Amino acid sequence: MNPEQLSTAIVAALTSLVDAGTLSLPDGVPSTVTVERPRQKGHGDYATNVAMQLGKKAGTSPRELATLLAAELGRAEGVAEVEVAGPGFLNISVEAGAQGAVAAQVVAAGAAYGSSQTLAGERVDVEFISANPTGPLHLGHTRWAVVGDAIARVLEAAGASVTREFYINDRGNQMNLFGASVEAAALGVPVPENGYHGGYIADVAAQVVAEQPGLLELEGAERTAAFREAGYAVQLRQQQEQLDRFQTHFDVWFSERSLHDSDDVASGLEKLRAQGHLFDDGGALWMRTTDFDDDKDRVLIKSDGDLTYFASDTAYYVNKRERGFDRCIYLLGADHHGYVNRLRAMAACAGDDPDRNIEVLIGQMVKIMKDGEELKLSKRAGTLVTLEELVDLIGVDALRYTLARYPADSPLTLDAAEMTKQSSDNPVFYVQYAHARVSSILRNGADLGVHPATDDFDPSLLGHEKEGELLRALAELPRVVASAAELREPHRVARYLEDLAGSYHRFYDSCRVLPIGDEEPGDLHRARLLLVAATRTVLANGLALLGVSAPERM
RNA sequence: GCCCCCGUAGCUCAGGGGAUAGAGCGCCGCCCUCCGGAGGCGGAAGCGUAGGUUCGAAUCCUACCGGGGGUACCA
Repeated sequence: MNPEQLSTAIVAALTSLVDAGTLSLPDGVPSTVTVERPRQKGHGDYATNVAMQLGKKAGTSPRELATLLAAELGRAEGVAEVEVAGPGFLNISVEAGAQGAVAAQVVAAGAAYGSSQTLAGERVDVEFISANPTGPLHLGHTRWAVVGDAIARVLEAAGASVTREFYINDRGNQMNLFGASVEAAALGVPVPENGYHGGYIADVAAQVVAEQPGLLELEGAERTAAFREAGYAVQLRQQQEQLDRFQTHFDVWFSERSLHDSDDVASGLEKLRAQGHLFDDGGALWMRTTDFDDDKDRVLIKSDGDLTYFASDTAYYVNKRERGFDRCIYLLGADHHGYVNRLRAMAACAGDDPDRNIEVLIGQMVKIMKDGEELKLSKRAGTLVTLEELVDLIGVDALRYTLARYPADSPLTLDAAEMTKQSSDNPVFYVQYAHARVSSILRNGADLGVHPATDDFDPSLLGHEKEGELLRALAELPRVVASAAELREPHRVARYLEDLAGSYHRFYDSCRVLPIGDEEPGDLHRARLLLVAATRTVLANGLALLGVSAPERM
């Protein structure tokens, strides 16, 4: 019996009370009720606060309603005991047989266990990282890579159709400065005053020259432009390779230039104009974002005729909507939070619903400490500490997992030594270790000829307290994934896995799974092995949602 | 000035209105004839302040105090 089934049983109990005339609910019986796992031992396997929520409406005291409901619910199949506690909680104990069935359900569902259809039919675009192609990806981008990708994964698990998108800011003055900087490095002359000074520029220049020595023969603006384009290609390729290595894969790499090369900008602005939110002032074209809660109106075309970055943003948004996305999610760094209102207002100006069609998530800054000092600058690249260096230092799994286990909107200070520690102090190893341990038992079982129970499985064999705890933990995954998707908070999956790993280790400590010595394998061994197999499925599925590997051996 | 985010244990952080606020580090202890001890069990220690809403507030609202970020016809 899982929480959903319990909720259904409670609703049924309420309905029969109403039908019998014992209870009156003017607003009707709710279709679902809250079922939670009490954190306190002795409060049953599950608890519900429904009596306190409905007490007032029913015109009775919460405790009175709880007592009525407890008697009714106690008759439901799979429910062992219902107690009224405190101000009107119902503490529910579930029969071992009803609970043990979860193990078989999990194994039967396999890789699909935990996924749902709660967001089925939604077409979602998740845009994240979106760095300028003028330098290596750094620590901030690393966090967005992990969180953005994990958000995409949980959304998919909830049934949404998801596109991961990287917007390449390949237009504008910074590209010219980048080109001039690469050119200068290639020629061995000082880089321009406000150009890019990082040491990586020399590497890019060297690679450009190696690939296209002919560029050095060019002159003037032609040469600068050639270096800009060649440097852009090198830098973008490098970002793509680093992200690939980091297990972060995009469906769409969207070039800002392409908006301008096509007529997307013109048609996007035309769409806004048709909605009546554009106006001219002082020779510039403006969007009246103040119609929708922005602090001030925004310029789209400057008085000198140049387009602003915001004009590209607008065209890009319209383009996404025209590609059929109902929901455009943006993951931005905290230094861009000033954009939130104007992006939402822009969506509203385009005639959309800013609460539905656009969603801007803000991620806070992250710091990494090493030996008591902040890891800030890269020694090699002469810029901020890069993704590449972080992967080299910490490893893909530990880096991804650690960044994924915190909500994106909390500022973070991490310690490199703790992230790489190979012991239970380190959550990523704690969870991966549980998976390895589980895999090991399944291997040993197979060697002994003991296999997880299947058809002949008697779920009531799993009646030990620690087995119940583990079963209830396994039953939580679908709810955890659904809420992680709904709230765009994949860290909930990581926290859940840590909890699950703990339940597993405690089960392992008190319940012997495999036969000892020449003991004959029995139904209990097979039942416990099924529970172990179910645990492996859940650990593996959860880690996959975070893009972290589930090793069979460590 | 205005706007946004954040103040939870000595430190780094969890906690979607629920019962006795959790975890790791650090500190003090306990448990290996047995499937991976890379494990388990216990102890000390905390919600910035003041109000409000609620049967019930770390959580929602207001004010204040403290920290960070943002407020371009830049990209």
